[in-house]
Amino acid sequence: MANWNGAVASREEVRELKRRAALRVAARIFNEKGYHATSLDEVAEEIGVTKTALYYYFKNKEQLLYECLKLTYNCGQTARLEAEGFDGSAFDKLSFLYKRFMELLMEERGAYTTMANIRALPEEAQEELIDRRRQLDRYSRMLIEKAIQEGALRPVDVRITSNFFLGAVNWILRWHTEDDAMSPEEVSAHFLDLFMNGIVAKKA
Amino acid sequence: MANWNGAVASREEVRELKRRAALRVAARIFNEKGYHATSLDEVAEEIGVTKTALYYYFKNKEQLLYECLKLTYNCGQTARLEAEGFDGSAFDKLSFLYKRFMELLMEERGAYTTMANIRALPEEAQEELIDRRRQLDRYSRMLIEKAIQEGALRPVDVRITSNFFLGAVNWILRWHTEDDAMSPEEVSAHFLDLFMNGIVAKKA
DNA sequence: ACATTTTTTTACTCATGCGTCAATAAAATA
DNA sequence: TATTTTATTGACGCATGAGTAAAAAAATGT
Repeated sequence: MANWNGAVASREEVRELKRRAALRVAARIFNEKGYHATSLDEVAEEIGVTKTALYYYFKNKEQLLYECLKLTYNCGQTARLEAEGFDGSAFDKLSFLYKRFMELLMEERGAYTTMANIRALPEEAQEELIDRRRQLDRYSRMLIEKAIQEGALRPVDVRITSNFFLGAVNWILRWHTEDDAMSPEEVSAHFLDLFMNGIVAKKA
Repeated sequence: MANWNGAVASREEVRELKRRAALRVAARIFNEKGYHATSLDEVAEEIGVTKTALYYYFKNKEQLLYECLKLTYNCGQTARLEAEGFDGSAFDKLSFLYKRFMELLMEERGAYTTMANIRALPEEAQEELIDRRRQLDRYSRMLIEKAIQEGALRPVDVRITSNFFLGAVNWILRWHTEDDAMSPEEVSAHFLDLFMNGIVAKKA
């Protein structure tokens, strides 16, 4: 197809689109069956090509997993960076951070951050991802502490609280499907409400 | 060793002890590296025997995983059965159910209930486990609804709420280690408090 | 149309790891 | 001590699936 620029995707653009499509398919199957149980032949067939074609786009299976995981980790990083540039109290930032993180996770639908997935990567990549997770965790805990000092939150155990909520959040991808009755925005709003206010009825 | 009964473990007892020990080791490694990435040679070596010895105790690798998963699923079932026989309001039962479930999970330390793990099993076993999970979920949702009617809980979305908490609970095994500073009882009490009361400071 | 570059395929190699079988070691029993 | 039962091992067959090399096909440019 001719391309007097802008009208039709260029070669590079097509390549990039195909890559991204492959990533999405791979992430979905990895999540369904697990990385190790998924053969590249399966991923390729689902896409409609041969296994070898994948090697034209990805160095190897590890790299494919790595990029699927990055889809997920980038959600946390993006949310964190946006929250850092968000104007408001620690409580406001915390609310924003979590809400944004959840929304991005449901939109991106990358690979689960399981031990199995992470341990499947070479040392170097493992450390990079673990470090990124740690940054998110640190930031989240810092905000909780600050919000407690502000008096917005009651004095909860920070470690437990952070683990509590991150667990609930990570689990979302297990039950929330792309065509779920509830939109990412609705789910994240609900979750934030539950996290902040709990479920017991307010007295009087 | 002689055994004038009661003093020393009988043959059957020794066999059962060895089986259980093997299960624990297998569950730990499965959780660390993922079922598919774990070879039976590894599990056997960790125990201090040869792969073939495992086949004396377990039919095959699938069976080993199945029993590791049962360790986890039994926690839910046990908690549910105990809660059903618990005297009190729906709110009390719900509190008990979750608290007991968490404690049992941390004590048993079975295999994670991941898609990858479940899908690795033969259809029949898959359905059994999924059905069990459904029963727990149904019971938990029913209690929430009842507690709302009782006026103990505010009118939250039951599906979201159930998923919220079960996610947080399932995640526990990821960060809570056997030698954690916090005991299973402490963790589950904290979690229940967070779930019920949220984290925002009560006004005045 | 022809040449060139990009993309995909076919046909392989090779390592890993499950499961088996026959042989051995250890333990219980006589 | 001899015999039988229980427990474990070593050596192998075999399937699966990652990764490669060379050829074919498709797209692009001249």
